[in-house]
Amino acid sequence: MSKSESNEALQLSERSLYLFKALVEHFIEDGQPVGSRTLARDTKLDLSPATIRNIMADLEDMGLLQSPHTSAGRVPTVKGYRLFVDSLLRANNLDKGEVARIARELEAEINVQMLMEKTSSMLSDITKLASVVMLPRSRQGALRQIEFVSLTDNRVLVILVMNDREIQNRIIHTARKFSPSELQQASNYLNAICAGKDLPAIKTDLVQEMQQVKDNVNELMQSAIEMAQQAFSQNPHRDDYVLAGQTNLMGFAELSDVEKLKKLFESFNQKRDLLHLLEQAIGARGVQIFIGEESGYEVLDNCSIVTSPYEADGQILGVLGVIGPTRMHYERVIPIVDITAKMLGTTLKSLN
Amino acid sequence: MSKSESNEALQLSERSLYLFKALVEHFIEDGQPVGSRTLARDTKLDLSPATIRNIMADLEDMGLLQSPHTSAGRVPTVKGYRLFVDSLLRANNLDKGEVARIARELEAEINVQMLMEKTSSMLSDITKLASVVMLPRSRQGALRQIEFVSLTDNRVLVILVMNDREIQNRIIHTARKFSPSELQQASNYLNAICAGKDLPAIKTDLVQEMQQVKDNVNELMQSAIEMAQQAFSQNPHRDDYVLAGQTNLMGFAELSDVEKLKKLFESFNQKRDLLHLLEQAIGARGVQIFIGEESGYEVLDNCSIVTSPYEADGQILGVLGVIGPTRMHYERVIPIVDITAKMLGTTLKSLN
DNA sequence: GTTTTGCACTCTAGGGGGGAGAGTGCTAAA
DNA sequence: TTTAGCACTCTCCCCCCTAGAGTGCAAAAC
Repeated sequence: MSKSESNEALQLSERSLYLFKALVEHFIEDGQPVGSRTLARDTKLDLSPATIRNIMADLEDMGLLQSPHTSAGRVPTVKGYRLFVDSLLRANNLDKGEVARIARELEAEINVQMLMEKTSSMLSDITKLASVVMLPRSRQGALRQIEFVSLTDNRVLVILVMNDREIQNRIIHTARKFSPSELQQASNYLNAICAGKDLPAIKTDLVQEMQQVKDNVNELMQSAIEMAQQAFSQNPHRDDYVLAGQTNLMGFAELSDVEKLKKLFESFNQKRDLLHLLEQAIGARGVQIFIGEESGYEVLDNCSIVTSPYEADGQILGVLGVIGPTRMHYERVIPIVDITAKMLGTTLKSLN
Repeated sequence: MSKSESNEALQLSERSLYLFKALVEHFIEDGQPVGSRTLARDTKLDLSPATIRNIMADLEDMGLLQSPHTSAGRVPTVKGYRLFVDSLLRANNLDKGEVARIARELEAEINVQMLMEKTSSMLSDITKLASVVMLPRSRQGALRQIEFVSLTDNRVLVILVMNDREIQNRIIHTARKFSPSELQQASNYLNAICAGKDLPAIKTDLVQEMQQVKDNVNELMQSAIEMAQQAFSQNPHRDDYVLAGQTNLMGFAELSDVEKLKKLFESFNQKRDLLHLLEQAIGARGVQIFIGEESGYEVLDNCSIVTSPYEADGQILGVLGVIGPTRMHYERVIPIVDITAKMLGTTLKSLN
């Protein structure tokens, strides 16, 4: 794929590429098909419209451009955008002040959920597009503390304190009712075994512990271990995401059909399609871009998605991204998505 | 206000009212201005279009109807809708099966946040409109248990278990670092004082306790009380709401202007306007309806909002409502909002 | 060989005209 | 008081037409 693309780029003369790039940039800027006259006027090459027409015809033959109709200018195809994004784009540097501002705002958040929401809303504010941030797969970090609280009906609330700002609450059902002091003992006992270890380690340790405890016949300890196992087996695994800035998509001419926009928003709410897409992006090394129909979802026609996975300690935790019309300012959006993913990673790391 | 309206209703003949009602219902059904012919055909009164025209002219003089232009039919004004809603409406009974289904779904939710989200999404699903549910003012219910977990940097995580399904996490800063066993003692001590009481009671009790403790010079106990006071003083008081079904609003002809729709959605996200409106509704005894410009917010022109406060144990906790075009099926929406508010109240009560 | 000029051609956007249809208000008759 | 009759008004929609933008191609110019 990338080989054939670079071939394509090589086959084209410097001049053709320059022109192609100018055309795409022009189109991204104002959304109108670009004609030969405009291009002749706006480029530094001193060429007549006719010459440019010839070149554009070649580019069209290669599938990089197309014209909506005979007497309109030309517009990049998906393939054209792909070439533009992969080979011609020079990413803007971000304003350092802004980067610092983002970092500061992110660090001010006090829990994972709010951090994700903040990230998403900042991403959409800055890009003026819609943004999506996948919630991090639970870090499986070290357990700091475990607490039990007795509820009604033989139910017990288990509080897992994972790190400085993340607390998980789970409810389990027990065979009999336990008194507060029993629960206290149970949690003391478990904290002694578990504190500071990560969940996988705890799970294996608990199995071993179970063996040992079986011999000395302490019913409470057995129950405690069973309760812990029950709690740990409830893997929340919420495949979920936070959206923001959907309204930014309203008002792009190419998305002005209310019916289509409605379908797009509905698919956001339904989450299925977008999750599939994000799943694909989670494997990518860095920024990944789905242009138009490349995404494979009809509702996302005329849309591009720029994604980047975010990670902490070398472990990929999730993906975030920006959704906008195919005609978006990639040179701006790509570095923003990139840097935001990185900052989210480091902030997340500092949370633990 | 309501007096002048009932005057208005009295001034009108039975027949005029019947006709007016038929017109509004017809308009609500298909959104087109209603003409005299249509009305003559569809009502049981055996009147000629000309007669109906005379009556409609009267109704227009009274400000209940208006015509978009000379040769269109007529459309209810805000005042007309008001009369219709206040005096002419016979609320539909809801399907019992559906009511039961709603109740079942609500009761399945395990915490307040998810309950609110579920309520909102069900409300919008059933009405096919947008819905909003204000988060409940914190119930100030009985405290079941308090726990401390030490974090880094002299910070302590306070876990307040309020009831069966609601857990609040707060972070406080302490003067010095406390060991886990100290925190354990502190929580034991506080649980003995506080468990089972509601927050206001606890606050006064703590002040008293403080006095007593001062004499016997137990530093840890003093710290414990201070920590508790610090935690309780953090009133979350999040004036916030959950939205759902915004996409249902796209596709109503009267809201088809993308620009206006965008402004509407943005005001939803911004929350300010809608919160003001909900604040007004919180005082109302039961269902309250804002029709069109009555709301006082320009973005809500052509929209009506049907709200109802919800309560548990006689205490009003919040408001929920439905937002749609002025031309909505009030006779269906009103009872739905009403019953949903009641069910949310009882479900919330059962949570405690 | 490449670039440009000249020209015929195509397609869209937008304005104007005009008729059909819906609905009205008024007047006079029932 | 109700109805019939009628002239009138307004919108909607279809059609036509033109202006303008842009094209492709062939022949001339560089």
